[in-house]
Amino acid sequence: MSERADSKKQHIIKAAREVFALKGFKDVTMKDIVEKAQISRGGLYLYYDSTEAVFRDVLAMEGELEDENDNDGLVTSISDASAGDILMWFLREQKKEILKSRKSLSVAVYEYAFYCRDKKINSITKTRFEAEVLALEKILIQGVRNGEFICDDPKALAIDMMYTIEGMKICSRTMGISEKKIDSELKIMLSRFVGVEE
Amino acid sequence: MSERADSKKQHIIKAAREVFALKGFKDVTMKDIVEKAQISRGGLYLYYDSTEAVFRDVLAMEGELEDENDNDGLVTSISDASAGDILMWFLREQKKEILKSRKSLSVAVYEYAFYCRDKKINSITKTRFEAEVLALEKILIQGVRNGEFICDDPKALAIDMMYTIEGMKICSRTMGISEKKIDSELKIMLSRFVGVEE
Amino acid sequence: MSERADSKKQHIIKAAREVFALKGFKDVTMKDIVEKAQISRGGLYLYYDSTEAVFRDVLAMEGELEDENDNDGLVTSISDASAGDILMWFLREQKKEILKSRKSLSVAVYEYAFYCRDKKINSITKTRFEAEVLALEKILIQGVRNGEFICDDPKALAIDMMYTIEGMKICSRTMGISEKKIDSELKIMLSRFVGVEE
Amino acid sequence: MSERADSKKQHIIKAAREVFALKGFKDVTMKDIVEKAQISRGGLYLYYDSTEAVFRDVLAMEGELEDENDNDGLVTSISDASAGDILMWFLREQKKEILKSRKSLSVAVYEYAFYCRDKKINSITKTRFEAEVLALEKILIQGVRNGEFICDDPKALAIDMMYTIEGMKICSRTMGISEKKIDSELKIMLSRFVGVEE
DNA sequence: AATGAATGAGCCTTCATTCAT
DNA sequence: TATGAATGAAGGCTCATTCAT
Repeated sequence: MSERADSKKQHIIKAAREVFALKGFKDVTMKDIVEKAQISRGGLYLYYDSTEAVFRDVLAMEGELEDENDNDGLVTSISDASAGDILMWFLREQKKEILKSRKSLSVAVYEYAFYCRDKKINSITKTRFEAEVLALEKILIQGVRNGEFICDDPKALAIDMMYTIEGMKICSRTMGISEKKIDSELKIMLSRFVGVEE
Repeated sequence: MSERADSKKQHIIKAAREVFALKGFKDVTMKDIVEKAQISRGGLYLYYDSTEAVFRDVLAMEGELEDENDNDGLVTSISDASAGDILMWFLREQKKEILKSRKSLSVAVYEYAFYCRDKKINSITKTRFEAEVLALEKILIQGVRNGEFICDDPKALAIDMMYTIEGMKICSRTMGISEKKIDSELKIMLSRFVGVEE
Repeated sequence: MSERADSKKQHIIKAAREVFALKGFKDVTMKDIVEKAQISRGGLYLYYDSTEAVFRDVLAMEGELEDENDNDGLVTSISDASAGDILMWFLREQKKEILKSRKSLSVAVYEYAFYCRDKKINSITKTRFEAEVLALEKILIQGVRNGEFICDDPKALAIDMMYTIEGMKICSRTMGISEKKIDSELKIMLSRFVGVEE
Repeated sequence: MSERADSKKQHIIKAAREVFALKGFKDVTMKDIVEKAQISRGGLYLYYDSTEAVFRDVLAMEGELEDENDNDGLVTSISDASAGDILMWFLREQKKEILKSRKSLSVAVYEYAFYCRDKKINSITKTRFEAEVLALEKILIQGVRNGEFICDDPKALAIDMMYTIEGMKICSRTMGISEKKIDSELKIMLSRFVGVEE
């Protein structure tokens, strides 16, 4: 693909991202994207032939952005920080993710995940979830090694925690959760493996 | 409303339920429902003027069905059973809920919840979640009283567990979870407050 | 037709009249009439099979009501009154007709007249117009006989005046005319044949 | 608007005009216009989103056509003609207007005027009426100046005449008037201010 | 006679998609 | 490449009309 085409795609994706953040996945039409990107109908079809195709690229770009401040990289690079510190950073990130609603793709991502199940397409959701479990697991292992955390089975605990976090995310989207409630829930989560000491 | 009309509505709801289970909430059209119910376009409009109105009734009927084997009723009625037994029953129910996917409305319910957030409609999701938190809390309190469970703050724990369960539900819908994984996760959850004794 | 059926028709016509006064002729549906009359859909069809059929009866009833304070009757009965007085009464009636807009069938009548032209049906409008021309002509003749009015051709003058009045009616419906303007126009009309003497 | 779009609109308006002339205003559907213009349903919506919008443009085009043989322009340009001549021309135009029925928009215009009253939209009817009153008034003033006509209040007389003409128009649409009757009525009208001399 | 549920035709409107320029 | 006019399928909704009860 030429560089020119690539930059055009970037432009489209950027515009489409806003639309998906606003309307979720299912309600977005090619017309919406065309209008937000201020390009012609035919022009969009030169690059994408469905909203789904656009959304896949939106997600891919989103992934790249995240990779820049990559979890795993961070974890290893600042390995001199205590596991507790790193965990707190991880949870703060998750909290941000739970809270952000507008300008976030989260609803679109859920809708897209449902859509993928229907179509038997392998969605990106799973990959992400597993990456986060892995990152968390590493943090836990290091913490156990340091004697900061008490935990028999870090992998199982990581999964357990990520389910809880996923639960908060979806509850935040569907029924709303106050920041305060998130904080106290996160504290409870910590007590699962950190000696009570706050 | 006449009995006749009521039975007609039942017929529509039954048909619509299948459609919603298959297609979720957003993709369902009045035409879909009309075709599944084998009635005329105008006929449907006699009873409902939008897919949303139909879905609300589908959910209401779903609720009635559940009330028949009501959580709360059960909990109080067999108060001679140990809290542990009741909890196991509660978790078995949740596991069923997590696993069922086809013939289940769960995806439609999520999509509807997103839809409600957009429209600022108060959704049924929150009510349900809170009811389940309450039921679980009661079980925990009884268990603590009996000396079966160890737990300082039963309400917070109930919320914590329900978030985890919600997380499993959504993950089940979006990426799939094997029954085995659910079992081990539930075991982990139990260890949060039951002395290790498996 | 049984007396019972007749009274049912009366009920329908009365209700329909309100609907036609509100919505004109073309926009009225069988449903509108059914709802205003609070009868069943099928019930209406026992008596009328179209809005047009209903409207014809509405007009007929309207005609009967007017016959009770019949122009012609009045003119002959109070033949001892001066022609000028009778004319003033006639014009006052016309003025009322020009002004009344809501609760009047006038727009419906116009729409119906257009409809009849399309369908080559002979409308009631012509009959009425001619009746009024005739009444006016009689008044004029009497006035000439009395020496009150000056006029060579009373018939032509009556037609002339009725056109002018029709013009005011339609202008009132389509663009609105103030009462004051009607008054001054009527004065002008009078000057066509009455010596200036006001 | 591009020239292309403009010519497409012209095409639509031309087709729509025929439909409105045939069916009046209220009965015309987007489908009617689409079929007459031989374009697609969606194609029409590119240019107009309601029959009313189309009709407004039909009227506008009609106005432009008339402007080409503009009343006012004519009156001033051939100021060397006698007022009587100009008046005769004016009345001949009015007579044409009264008589033309098929291929004329008059019924549609009336229906549209009723529609506008309902919707509180300011209709074009009033503007036209007032323009014609003004034109007529100028003719009368000139005639009085020339000593051709006798008339104290040209404005009032112009209004008076236009009401009469409006009456003939509407009667022509609703009950039909022969050309002969129009001629004799116009003669009567003339006698209102021209010395008897026929 | 009377009811009102049910039907289906018909219009409205929006969009994905195509195609001539 | 890029445009945007044009198409037509699809779904929404309303109403005249019928018919079993």
